[in-house]
Amino acid sequence: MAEPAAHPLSGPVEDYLKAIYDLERVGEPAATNDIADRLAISPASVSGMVRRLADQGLITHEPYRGVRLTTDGRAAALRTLRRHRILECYLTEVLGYPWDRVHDEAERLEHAASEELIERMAGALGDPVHDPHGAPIPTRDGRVEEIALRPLSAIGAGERVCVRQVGDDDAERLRYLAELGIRPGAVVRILDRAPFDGPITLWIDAAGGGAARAIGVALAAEVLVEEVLRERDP
Amino acid sequence: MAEPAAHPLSGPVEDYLKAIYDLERVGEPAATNDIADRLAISPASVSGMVRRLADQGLITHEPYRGVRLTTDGRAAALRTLRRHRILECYLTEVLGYPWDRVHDEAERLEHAASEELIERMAGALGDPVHDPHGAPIPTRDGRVEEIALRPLSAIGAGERVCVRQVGDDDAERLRYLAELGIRPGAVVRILDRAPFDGPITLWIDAAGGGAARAIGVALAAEVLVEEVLRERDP
DNA sequence: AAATATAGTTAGGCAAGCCTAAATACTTGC
DNA sequence: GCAAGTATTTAGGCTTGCCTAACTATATTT
Repeated sequence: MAEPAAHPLSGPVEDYLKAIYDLERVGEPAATNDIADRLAISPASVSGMVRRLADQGLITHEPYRGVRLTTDGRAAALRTLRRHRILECYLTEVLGYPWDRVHDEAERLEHAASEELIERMAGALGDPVHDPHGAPIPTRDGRVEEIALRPLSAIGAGERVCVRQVGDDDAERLRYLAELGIRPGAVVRILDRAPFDGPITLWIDAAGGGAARAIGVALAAEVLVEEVLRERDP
Repeated sequence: MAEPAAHPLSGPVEDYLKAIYDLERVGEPAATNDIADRLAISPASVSGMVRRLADQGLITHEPYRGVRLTTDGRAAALRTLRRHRILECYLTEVLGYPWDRVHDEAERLEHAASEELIERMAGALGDPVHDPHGAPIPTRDGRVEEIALRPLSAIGAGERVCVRQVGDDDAERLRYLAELGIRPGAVVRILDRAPFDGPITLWIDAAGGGAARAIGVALAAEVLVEEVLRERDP
């Protein structure tokens, strides 16, 4: 188990495994409809593919219950994820891609790049551990950092947090976050939370002092943060 | 015509166009069987694909006569070739790939890499004009250097030539050529040609003086050279 | 000019991945 | 406990690209 697969997996198969990996991370088995939404294909198509993945031993499927990765499936998903994230690092750090355009490029290259290419890129970068959006990069042997991060949308007023990761699947959102100064490493204080899921007002530390900005809950849910020891409040 | 194709071409289609481009360069239209050999698929499959490429206006097909690229088809082939060769340059020069392993990697990446990626790589390299095997890189606007090179197998004894390009599609052959010191830029003198397509004995100039080696005609046919003005014979 | 060899094409099939429409299984509200 | 709604699966179809086997066209030989 967990070997580099004699018969390499197709692009679509790798995409399914990545999607299932991600959906399953919340604990529950991945639902057919959720997989379909994420991959933008019909639920019927997912049913078909699920059967084949189960036949190949990459997932287990309890009809009407959902889908879980097997050890093999998880290993394959993590290999793809490593490729994707190393590529994102390389594209931004070496080739100067803006962070809102690396995702799509990496999405295509990850299915074509050999292990050798990925490891050469990783080497050139000094084996990075996070991609440009803060997501942890699985190691060669399939380990991933699993720190419990909280979405910014779950933080109460008054708290001070450090941004660790942002959702990378929407280029426009990334551009807006960059404009706000919300990127991994940024320190943010929640100044106010309007009731009924209203806007969240933040103080965003920046080089030249910082700024107060308000964002919606949906956006805040895509920003994962970590509590930070408050040294001194200004 | 010659635009970046609204509907991007599939990997297999790009491979067909590249193969046809290459076969057609000798003047004659590309034959079904030759395309099949080059892509390692059955002639029947080629017949099928040829129909579709013709329907799409990428080639013209005279049954039993062969196939020619249209302007659109040629432009698409040159775009793919540019990708392939820029990738080969980048892999060797920036990521340290040995020259016998770049071909296969580039072969897969060329179908996934965006125009943006290729141009960023080309920029990082200072817009190279030849790939690591000496093949000319088509420009962005689809022009290719067309210098008439002669195969080393066609050079007579006594002549002194400069290696310009070597066939890149066989890794083992490339390793052997590297071992011999036969690479683009190398200067070679034909010392002797045995009759009946026998071995060709060469003097290969090298840093520390050079060496005499004998190679077969089949190998020499894969080495393209240019006459070089003889300054002084040693 | 006929016979043979070679090249090319057609016929019929298959797997991967997708689709829509229709049927079925769970879930939930009343 | 049943009806309505939602989630899932099945049925049937399509395209891309490949295959083998069988047929046809062209070229070569005698």
